[in-house]
Amino acid sequence: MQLNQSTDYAFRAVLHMASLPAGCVVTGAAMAGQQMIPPRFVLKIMHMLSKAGIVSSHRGTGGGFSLAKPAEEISLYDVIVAMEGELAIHRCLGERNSCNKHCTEECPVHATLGRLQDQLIEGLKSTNFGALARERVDREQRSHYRE
Amino acid sequence: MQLNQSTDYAFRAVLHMASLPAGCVVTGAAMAGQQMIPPRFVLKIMHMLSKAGIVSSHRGTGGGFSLAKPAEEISLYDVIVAMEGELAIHRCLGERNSCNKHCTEECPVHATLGRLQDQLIEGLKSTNFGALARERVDREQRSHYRE
DNA sequence: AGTATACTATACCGGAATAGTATTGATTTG
DNA sequence: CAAATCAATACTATTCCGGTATAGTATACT
Repeated sequence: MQLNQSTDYAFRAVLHMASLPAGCVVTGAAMAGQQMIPPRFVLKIMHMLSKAGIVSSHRGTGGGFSLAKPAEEISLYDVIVAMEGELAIHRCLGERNSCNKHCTEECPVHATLGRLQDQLIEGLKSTNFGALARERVDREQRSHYRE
Repeated sequence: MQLNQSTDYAFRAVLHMASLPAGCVVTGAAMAGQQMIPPRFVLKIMHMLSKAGIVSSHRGTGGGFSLAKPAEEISLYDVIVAMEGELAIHRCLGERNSCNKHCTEECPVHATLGRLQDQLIEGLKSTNFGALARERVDREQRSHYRE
């Protein structure tokens, strides 16, 4: 019951771009280096984010990736869905009939899990990378003043 | 990001026992049949639940499994931990240092995920099988009256 | 034009985890 | 002692995960 490694990498990549001035273009190699993402793997991840409309890509010399929309409009949930598809903490809550008991309607366990899942998704949707990036900058500034 | 199939089976098994009069002993085979759990697999699951102190086992003729404590004292979270270990929706929130960025302290993504995880776990802990079983009985009675 | 840069798209691969089966053995009851 | 039933563990087939490799395409600079 864990998010994938790739999703974590994707979080890093998006946060990285969200921390730069809007519209900034970064190469995959640069991101791999700074965010500790395997150099080849980063391309696969960016590709998925790009297909999901979260980042846009620019080819050729001076190319790279940039956010496809304001960081405020990208939520944790958006990135998760881009990398893993819709979140379903329990099989039955994802695809119907994956449950061989076919009890989706009557089962109180499923009902409870469904409620908790909704609450989790709500929390993930209400956190955007604009806020997250600002949080980090704030902290960096604070720690700068402390020194 | 999904609970295991085994965990679902475990939910069924515990709910099954919670729906019977307290102290009832059921054989693995019976549970497998009624809850649509592969007959051999059910033993493995009961074994894990037994090691976790959720059910107790009775060998020999007339033996089987029963709940080791009142259904009210068994939460969804207890069963999840018995089957999969402590819940961690994100690597870094489980074992420290699994994150090659070592950013557990500063990373706002981790902070947010941590908060959401706590909320989820809280919800799972506050749901017990006594209540779940009663919910089901209620519903069965309601549907009985309707007919 | 030609070349270097950088992404696109997809195929491939090894290792771990899942889901489930099988086997041998230990207890308990009758 | 025999039958029932769980204990413990080994085994297996398949899928998923994390990551690599490669061949190709678009862009920019000279």
